[in-house]
Amino acid sequence: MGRLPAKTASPGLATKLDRGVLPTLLGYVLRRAQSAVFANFASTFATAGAALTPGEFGLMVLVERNIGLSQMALARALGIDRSTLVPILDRLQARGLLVRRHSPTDGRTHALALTPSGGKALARFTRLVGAHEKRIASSLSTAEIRTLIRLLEKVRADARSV
Amino acid sequence: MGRLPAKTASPGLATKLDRGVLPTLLGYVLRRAQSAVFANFASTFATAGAALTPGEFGLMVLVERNIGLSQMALARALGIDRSTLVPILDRLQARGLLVRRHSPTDGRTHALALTPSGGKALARFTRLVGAHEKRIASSLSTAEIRTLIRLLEKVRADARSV
DNA sequence: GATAATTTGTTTGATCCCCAAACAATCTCC
DNA sequence: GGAGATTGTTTGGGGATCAAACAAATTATC
Repeated sequence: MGRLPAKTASPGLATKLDRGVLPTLLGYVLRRAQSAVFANFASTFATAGAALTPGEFGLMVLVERNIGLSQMALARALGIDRSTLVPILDRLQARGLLVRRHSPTDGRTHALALTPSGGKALARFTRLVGAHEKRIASSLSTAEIRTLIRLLEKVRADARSV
Repeated sequence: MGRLPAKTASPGLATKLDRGVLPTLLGYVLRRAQSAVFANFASTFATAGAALTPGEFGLMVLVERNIGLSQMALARALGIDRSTLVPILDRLQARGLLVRRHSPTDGRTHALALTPSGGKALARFTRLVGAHEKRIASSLSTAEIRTLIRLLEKVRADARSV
């Protein structure tokens, strides 16, 4: 792919382009970092021959740690609509990683759980995520990572409180 | 909305739910912060009666600061495929904010530019983004914001370099 | 200078995420 | 027991994303 300046004739962009205020905007920087991290996650899993999105990983962890979770509770924990969750669970269930059991106490709800195969897969996924985490913070000290996480939590709280 | 414990009968989640390792994962915290910031952006603009996404704002800034930009150059700057850009530009153009001019020097490319109305709108949008930025970092000092942006840039670089 | 290769913008097709509204089944509350 | 709320699902409507194919136009090659 043409990575060289390529002598862009007119709308002069051989020269670096001007991003104006964008690099000083937290929202902009956050979005770009998130996008790069997402791409890294995808490539980490693709390289390992596994297919999983960050959202699916979070979902599986939540289901494993909270056996019998209902779809409503899970949707709330994930911050998405319950109707959005349905096709995601369908896919995970079709892959044999997760099951919707009948709740013995409430006929409306499903009791979610990982299958044995799902549990084993999650263990593997967790190792991959560990490697991914190391990569995306390879130039940060552990103190910096702690600081970053702390500041991000504050931003999240600030953003939500309006 | 039912914020009270609500006596969740069985799949016991009146108690806080267990997020396992998730809160220690940078990717997870980043994703949640980004999502909250995005929601705040949307509500800021909705409240002001304006309709714009963070991506559209970034795009408009780039076009204003780099007059005559081609779609390819813009797509590359945004990190998206050129085919993804087409419907986004269509919408902005339909709103009268932006035009695709014929490049005088290269018949293949379009020279993008904001319309006068688009320029005025961007000025207003920029003020809204400023207010939004203040809100999402209201509990952070300016030094903390600088630190956060610096660390996020490092993460982005780390994530990309693999 | 003529032909081949590349670049650009667009269309089409495929996933995916998201929400809102409506619906049947089920539960809770009075 | 009946009214009202909750749960999971379906349907409908936006978008975002990429990949592949194409025509038009520009470069590169000979």
